Order: sequence, then C-alpha cells, then structure tokens
Amino acid sequence: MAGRPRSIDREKVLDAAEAIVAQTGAASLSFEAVAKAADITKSGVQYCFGTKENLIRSMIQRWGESFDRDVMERIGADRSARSIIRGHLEATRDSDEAEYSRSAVMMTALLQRPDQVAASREWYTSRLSGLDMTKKADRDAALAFLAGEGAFMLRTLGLIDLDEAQWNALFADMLSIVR
Amino acid sequence: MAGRPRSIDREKVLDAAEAIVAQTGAASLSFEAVAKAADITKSGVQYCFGTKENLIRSMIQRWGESFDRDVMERIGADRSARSIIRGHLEATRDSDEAEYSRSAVMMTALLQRPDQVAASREWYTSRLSGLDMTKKADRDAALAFLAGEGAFMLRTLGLIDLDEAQWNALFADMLSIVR
DNA sequence: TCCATTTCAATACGGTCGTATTTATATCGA
DNA sequence: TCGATATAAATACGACCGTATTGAAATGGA
Repeated sequence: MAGRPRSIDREKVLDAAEAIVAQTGAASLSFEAVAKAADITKSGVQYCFGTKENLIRSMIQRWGESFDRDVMERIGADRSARSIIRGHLEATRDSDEAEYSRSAVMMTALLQRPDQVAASREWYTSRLSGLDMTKKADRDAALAFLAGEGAFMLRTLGLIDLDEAQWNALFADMLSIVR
Repeated sequence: MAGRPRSIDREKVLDAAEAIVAQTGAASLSFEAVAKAADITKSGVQYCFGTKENLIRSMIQRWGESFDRDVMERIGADRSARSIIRGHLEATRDSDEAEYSRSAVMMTALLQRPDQVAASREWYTSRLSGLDMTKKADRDAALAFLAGEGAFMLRTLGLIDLDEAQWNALFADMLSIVR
C-alpha cells in the first residue's frame, strides 16, 4: 500500500538545520526556522523527524558518520589508536569554512539537556580509549589530539583568530607528534 | 534620597544562574528559573539585571575577571606570553568540579547570538597574541595552550573521561612544554 | 472507480519566555 | 509626619515554541 510519494529531502532539511545553527546560533533552531530555510512547512519537518530531539539526534548521527568516513579514508589498514588520531587531526585540519557543521551540531546538542551528548560521548571517548596514559608516547598522542580539538573548537566558535598559515603550522606540529 | 535598601545579592543571583546552566543546560536559563534558584522573584532578577542579555554579560564578565585574578596570582612579575599561558594552564588544571562555571558561562554565551562572544573573544585572543607563530618554541606554547583548552572543554562537556591521574599527567606534560 | 494508505499542509492549543506596567514596601530628608 | 525615592513584588501582555489534531493531496491495489 504505497501512498503519496515523498517530496521532502531529509538531507536538505538537515543541511538547513545546520546552517541555522552555524549562522544564527543554536537558540534559534526551531521547526519553523528549519522549515523556512528548507522551503517547506513546519508540519513537513515535524512529519519527517517527529520531535525536535529526534531532529537533533539525526544531525549528530549524520555528522558523526560523515566524519568517521573521512577519517577512515585517510588512514589505511592501520586502525591503531595513534593512526586514528592522525586521521582525525588531518580531517580536522582540512575542515573548510563551509564545514563548520561539526561545531554547529555540538552546540545544538549541548544546548539541550547536557545528557543529550551521550551519543557523541562514545564517539569522542573511543578516540582516546586505545591509549595507555601512563606511557609518555601515548600521552603525547593524546595531547596532540586535545590540541587539535581545542584549536578547532576555539576557532569555530570565533574565540581565537588563526590564519591559514598558523593553522597549518600548528597541525603540522601535532601530526609530527603522532607519527 | 535613599530608598528601600537592597535585599538581593547580585552575586548569589549569578551563582544561581551558573548552577542552572551547569546542571540543566543553557537552554533552561530563564529569569524564572534563576529567581526560583536564588529564592527571589522573577521581577527581582529583572530589576537587578534589566535584560537577559545583560545577565549573561554579567556572568561572562564576572567569570573572566575571576579567572584572570587566579592566573595573575599564579605567575609572578613575569607577564610574558609564555608565563601567562603557564598560569592559565595551572589554573585550568586546578579547576575543581564545582568550578565548572567557566564552561557553563561559555555555553550560555554561545547559545545566544554567536556574535555575543565578542567579549570573550578578546580574552582568548590575548592569550596567544604575544606569540610568534613562525617560531617553533612559541608554537609549542600555543599547542600546549590549545591542548589544555581542548581537554578542559571536552571534559566539562562530558565528552571524554579522564581520571585525576590522567588529567594531572597530561597537564604536567603541557606545563613542561611552556617552561 | 473507490478505498486504504502515505505524505504533507493547515490549524489549533497549552506552555513558557522576555519584558512592560502597575502596585507595594522600605528608607531618608524636609 | 510626609512626600520623594529606590527597591522589589504582582500582574499582564505579546510572541514564539513544540506538538497534537485535522484536513487535503497523491499514489497503488481491489
């Protein structure tokens, strides 16, 4: 029993939601705002995602999977902790202006109940789980990872100003640590 | 012409606001919630701070000044960029559980319009402004600073799990870089 | 063709929020 | 004591939000 064919592209809706958060802040993320940005109706958004919590969950999930694919493509067969961190750093380094969706998504999640970030928590924790923090070499890798995250967050949030040369130089330093 | 004496403690109101953000998220920060937590009325909060934007601005300002005092106490007469970063790292390292107000305040600001962070922007930028990023030694200091910020943010946001031994070991590494 | 079904739009509703307005309370100078 | 004034509470208002409900449009099978 197939009914009316789908005319709303979920991906486009998620794009619109990300754009709203990135441009006007997570506070202004609403069904109505997303609908207007995606050029559909508020009810259409609700029909596609049900609740706002589910919309946010979808945003997180899509971005996490996307970033993971990027990381895995960069590293080869070597799936060690240090290798994954290296891929993570490279992916972060190359994230262009338009791809600030990551921080946008994080902000959105954190805006809601703090425990909403549980999904991303596993994602982040896994990055460090393979390291033995009692060993200096592994701590160095963790330090490089944390520096990359700090640089990324502070820059995407507009809290520090790094031009491209500084950005690349810093990530080159981080990558030389994990290699 | 002195009128009715003040009975509301602004500091207590700010404490309540921080606690709300830290515990239930920035989304639930409202005059009414703050009033209830501070055991006064919604109108009292409004009278003290005028607008919500001003309340948030007050939160940011108070925390920034508090953290700066902490940093300046830790470093002596040496006000070089590296010395300030060292003090910053130490202050971050010693920030106890109860003093998660920093991330709480940041989240609150970022929740509003993104340009709301302009005040904090200057604060962060000044941390790196004294460094010459073309010199490896200065980049190392910047890297340590960024690692500290990354560790702090990810931990306060509940995205990574570091026990006290790991936390202290990482900050010891960072501090050894800037010294 | 007609009905079941899926998809989405229209509309409505209860709740909360920030703020404006009005009222009450407490102090000091005259 | 009596305004004038500063402080805070009470109340009200308009806007927006998330969601529930209802209705319309488009498909396929009987």
